[in-house]
This record gives sequence, structure tokens and C-alpha cells, in this order.
Amino acid sequence: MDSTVVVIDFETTGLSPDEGARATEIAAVVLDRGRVVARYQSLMNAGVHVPRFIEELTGITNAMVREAPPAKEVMAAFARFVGDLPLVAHNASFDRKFLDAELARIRQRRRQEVACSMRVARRLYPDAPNHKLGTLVDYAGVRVTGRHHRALADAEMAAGLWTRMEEDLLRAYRLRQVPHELMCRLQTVRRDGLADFMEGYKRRCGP
DNA sequence: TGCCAGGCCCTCTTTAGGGCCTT
Repeated sequence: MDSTVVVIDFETTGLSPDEGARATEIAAVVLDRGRVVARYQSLMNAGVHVPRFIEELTGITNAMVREAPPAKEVMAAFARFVGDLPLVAHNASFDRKFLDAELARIRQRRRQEVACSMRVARRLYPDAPNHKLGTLVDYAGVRVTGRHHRALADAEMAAGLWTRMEEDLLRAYRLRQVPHELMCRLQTVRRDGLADFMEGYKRRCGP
């Protein structure tokens, strides 16, 4: 189960929990050997106003949030769902800070690292027009599963992108498998040093 | 109601600046 990860995505009222932004929706998909085998998704009511811009961006309205279960219940269920499995998110620094902030409100702490699909994509696809999730989904031929900026659709498409990147690594470097640890280490490799890194990896670890 | 940040990476770099990406 070395390759099993949970791909997560938050929709929020803004860009930073330090500035008062809260989560409005969260989703997680369990990705096992390239297949989504479990899903979790919920809107959540954190008792905050959703700005008009965010309503238009996400389609998540104040009325939808008012009728959603309390954030503390959603986050507790989310924490049970993901357990200790390693996490993946697109632009992980964003989702990580909201995850940590929302968990702290229910007196829980994250127990695993969050790998970043955007950072890996920047290594693997330096010629993509840009590295937004929507652009990479088109560029890599990932199936569009729903509306962008809704948590479950974005988590599923990020999972599809993660799978495609594993496949491209397998093809390009003739590996038998792509351990999650390798995907994490790719994040810290300079973009122009990927080929050298992979050759070194194969020598140390075998194909 | 309207507006907001921060980590990462690249390069014309490292005594820094600016673009990208997330909502």
C-alpha cells in the first residue's frame, strides 16, 4: 500500500486563515494504485459570511453554507476518514494551512505530511502553459469530473493528475512502481535536474 | 461590504525581486 495517498481539496472564504478566512467545503479521495477507492465530501458551516466573489467563483452560496453541518462535525469526520495516510493537494501550502487551522479548532493535529501535486508538475511538465490545476488537467489529458472550484471535483482531478504523473515517471524512467516517498522527494529537485535525479535514484534503489 | 497572504521557485540571485498558485 506504499502508493496509497489521500488527495484533498478545500474551498474557503479567502486566502488565509490568519486573516479570518474559514473553510466552506472539504473533500478527500483515497487513491490506491491509480484508482479512487473512497470519497469524502461535505460543505461546512463555520458561521462566517461567504463573499460575493467566492460565491461566484465556487458556486457555494451563503444559503448552502447556512444549511451545512457545523465545521467541527465535518472536520472530525474528515480526520477519521483520512487517518494517518499521506496527503496530497494542489498547491499544498494553501490546503495545509487551512487543514491545520480547522483541526486546531477541534483540538486535533495533522499527523502526516502533505505532498504538492503542483510542485511535482512543475518538474515533470515544465512546458505546460501554466501549472494551475485546470490547465494541467487539460495538458495531461486527465478526465474532467465536475465543476472546477468545487472540492470533490478538484480533489478527483488532482488525483487524476497525480496518477498521470506516476504513469509518466514509470514510462520515462522504466520504474516498476513509484513510491510516494519518491513523489515527495521530486518536489525538492530543481526542475532542470529531474533527469539526473532519476538516474541517481535508479542506481541507489533499483528500477 | 470589501478586501486580504504566504510559501515556493526562478534568475538578470544569494546584501533581492518578482511571478505563480491556492480561495
